Amino acid sequence: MTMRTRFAPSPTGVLHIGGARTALFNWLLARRHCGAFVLRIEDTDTERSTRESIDQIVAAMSWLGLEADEGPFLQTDRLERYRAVSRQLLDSGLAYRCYCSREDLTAMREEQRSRSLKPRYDGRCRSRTDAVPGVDPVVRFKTPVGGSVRVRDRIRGDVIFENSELDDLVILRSDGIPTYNFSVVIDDADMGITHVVRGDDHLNNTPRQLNILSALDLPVPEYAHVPMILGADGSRLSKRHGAVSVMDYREAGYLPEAVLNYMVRLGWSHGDQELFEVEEMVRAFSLEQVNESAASFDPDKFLWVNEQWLRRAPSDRLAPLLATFLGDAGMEDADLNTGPPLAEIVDTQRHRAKTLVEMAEKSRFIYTEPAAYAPKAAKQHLRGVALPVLQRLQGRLGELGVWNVETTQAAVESVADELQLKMGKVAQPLRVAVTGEAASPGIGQTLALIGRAKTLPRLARAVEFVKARIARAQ
RNA sequence: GAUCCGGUGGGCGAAUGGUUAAGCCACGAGGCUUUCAACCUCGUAAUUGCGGGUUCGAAUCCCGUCCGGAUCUCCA
Repeated sequence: MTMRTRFAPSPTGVLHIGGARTALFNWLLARRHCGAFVLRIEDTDTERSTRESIDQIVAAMSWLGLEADEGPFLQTDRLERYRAVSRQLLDSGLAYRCYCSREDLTAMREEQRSRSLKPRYDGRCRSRTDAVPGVDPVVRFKTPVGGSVRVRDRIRGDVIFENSELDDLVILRSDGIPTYNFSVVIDDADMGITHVVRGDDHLNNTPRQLNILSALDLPVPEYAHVPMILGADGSRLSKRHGAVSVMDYREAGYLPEAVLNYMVRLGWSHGDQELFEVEEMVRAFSLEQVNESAASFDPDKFLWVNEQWLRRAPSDRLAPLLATFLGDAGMEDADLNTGPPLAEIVDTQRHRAKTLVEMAEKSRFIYTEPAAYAPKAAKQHLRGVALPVLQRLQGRLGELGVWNVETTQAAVESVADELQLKMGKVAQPLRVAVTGEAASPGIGQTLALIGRAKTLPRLARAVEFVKARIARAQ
């Protein structure tokens, strides 16, 4: 039988890291076993589900490259099917109508809680035969009274639940919309899902689903409940731990392969390998190696992984991406067109940035003259002693025939030589003069990227700056 | 409160019951160097939550206990 996996998010928000990892695991399994990966939208919570969320989830998955082989299927398109199964259960006496009001149920739970009991429906409508006029009933599933249910989990092993711990859950609400535990079972069966891989917050739901499955005489899929992802403080990952939305990471300058790589290593490992290409993940992934314990999300390591993939990505792929981030940083198209080839910027900056946002930030100087010198850098390097150095550089660079990394580098070195100064005394004033900062790529690379046309005026301006400073000091 | 799941350095995590408990991130020191990075070397950091037991030998098996998380909705 071919493997069929699925990702079944509820469209009540954006795709976050935890959900994306679940999707990834399912996708990986399907790819590895030449099966199918199904996307199903669990939108039975009509209050909170939105079309916008569906679009965002699909877009995020597409950005990550986790394309579904089938779907997206919407549960709200299948309401008739759930109602039919519900009727079937009702007819065969495996479910019943419950007329209890929400107030009654709340009161019952509070009463149970006050006695330190687990709040559960007591089954008071189980044997009711008469309808209550004016009340739209819900349909409850008759959970077996005795015995136990064994969940065979590929990650957790066997987990036994006593039926006495379970109650008669609602499968169809009074408005005819199914509840999660019901629709999920029917859908997985109808869609031929063979492997259910989901967050372990669903482990407790599984015995209920197994009972429904067995009442319907439906085949049982394999289950694998993966550990959750926690924030640094050990609590469930949420917004206050920083970005959790997959698309936020795109905006923050992360590469999709880095997101995938970081996610796959959260709760899963393969020897001591840290970096995985997608194809490697597909080959190496297996449920047996998935951890049982929850993992904390570590932004620092995520950054490192992104840096690694930034370094490995081909320049011509990064170039257009860098262009959009430069645009976000305020560069005009005209700037980009008249500047150096983007692939060159990528190649000199890729070891200096952990994200594309950082790469763009660190490349501003190529396009725009520093509005003001960084105070500390100017104080240290644009001093009186730098005047003859800058003037000599002005002359030497001005007469340069060919302007590239090597020639500008050689020019700077020759000036240092002639003045019998260390490179630091020459390159640093120059660097501050043309970038406004004390840190930038190698001086030759810096000058080559800025270009002759922009370097010389900036240098002239720095000379004036130093002169003015000397004048002030006298 | 009940049930279920988990617990190995700060984080991710490795380790058929068998040397001195891998590796990566972060952190610290040094090297390289025109700056920032990158890179190289070294280092700090764990009586494997705790307590018992089984065993020649326990991170690993058993019992207890503590802590954390999940679930207990006409949410998913």
